[in-house]
Amino acid sequence: MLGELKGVPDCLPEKRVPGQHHGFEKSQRLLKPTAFRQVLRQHHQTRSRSFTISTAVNQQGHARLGIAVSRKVSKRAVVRNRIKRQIRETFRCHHVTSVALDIVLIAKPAAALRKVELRKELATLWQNLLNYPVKHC
RNA sequence: GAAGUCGGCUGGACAGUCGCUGUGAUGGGGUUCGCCCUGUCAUGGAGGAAAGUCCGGGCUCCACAGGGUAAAGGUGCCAGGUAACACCUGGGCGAUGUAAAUCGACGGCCAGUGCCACAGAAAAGAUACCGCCUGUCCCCACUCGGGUGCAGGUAAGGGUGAAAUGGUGCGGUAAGAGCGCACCGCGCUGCUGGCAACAGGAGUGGCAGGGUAAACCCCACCUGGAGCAAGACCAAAUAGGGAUCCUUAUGGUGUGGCCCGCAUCGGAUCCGGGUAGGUUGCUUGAGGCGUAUGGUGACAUGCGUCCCAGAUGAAUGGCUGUCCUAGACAGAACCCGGCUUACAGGCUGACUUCCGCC
Repeated sequence: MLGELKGVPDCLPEKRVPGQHHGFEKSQRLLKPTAFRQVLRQHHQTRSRSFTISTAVNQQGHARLGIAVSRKVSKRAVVRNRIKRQIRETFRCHHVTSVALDIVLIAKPAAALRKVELRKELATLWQNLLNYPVKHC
């Protein structure tokens, strides 16, 4: 188990691309309920084991992320916080910022169960998203 | 040394690196001059329970603006502490334990009402099923006596039950009975100690009286309601409202190059209400730490010192390395004081019992 965790290094210094921003500022988040609704109205949905992902093309020139983890996922606030942090951290480290998409991640109860695998799942998830607009342009 | 009881503290550590968020300083850009965006440096960033939302307050709005009563709800041995409490401290009483200690809705069923399954004679103004005793009728025996029925006496004994109208002993009696006596228990009245709860002891009454008030109820005391999504401020777009002024049907607006035609009934300015959204409330407080004094203690007072999260789709994290005992329960959301529940370990103080040694 510990070996698997080490096999998924995220923000190693050598992986960083120079000149590219790695922060996660407020401009890169979806803040308003109306913004959430706009994305969800597009019906561009994909599903993975732990999440429902909705996307919509935006005019911002960079990606914006919105996360929804309800009490249905877990009653414990600690678990919900952990899920949110993992999403944010992997979003940041995979440079998804460069794509002009609004992304809304809705967690399912499965997200609360697996801790190590969640990280793997998120990694492939962001990778797929980065390839997505290339196919369509 | 072993077993145990009651507290107190702690809640992985260190280094590097990439982030988030508050504050301060400083540079750049924008600006409606309120501030906003952005870079650098410094620095702060979850808990003992942040939890359950079970009590008590502060704060805010609404109601009453003075008092009382009723309803409804809560509290319930005594004294103290506190802003307040259902909390805490000390004490009393009862229960458990060898003990340290722990636990207790711990006021009132001689104000009233209700309930007490099954069993049992009887479950509450006691009662006579068996038994015991007396009298009497009849029968058997005719020596003591025995039996049946009837009329009484009796709460000693039996059996039932969670619980049966004080307990033990002696006297007493036909048999019995607080019927009498002694001790215990209980009630009442003084006395002594204590602020009090209560305790001790004295006299007195032959003895009242089952349990249940987390049954209604009675007594004493307490309580207005809703909550930061409270509340305050700023305020687009759209629709609608009001005021003033202007223009009037030979008019205005829309359609259209223009006319005819068709549709429609105003226009301008200002004002307040108010939605999205934003700002504020929002962290200096019954505050922490140290110390001195008073108090058995909870705690109080004085002095010194510190500023210790403030987010708002919601920060406090990710990764790498090293170490060990391998990290439990768990995430602030207006703020305090409690209670309750969850919790891997580790450190530490006081006390009790037993064993060993001097």
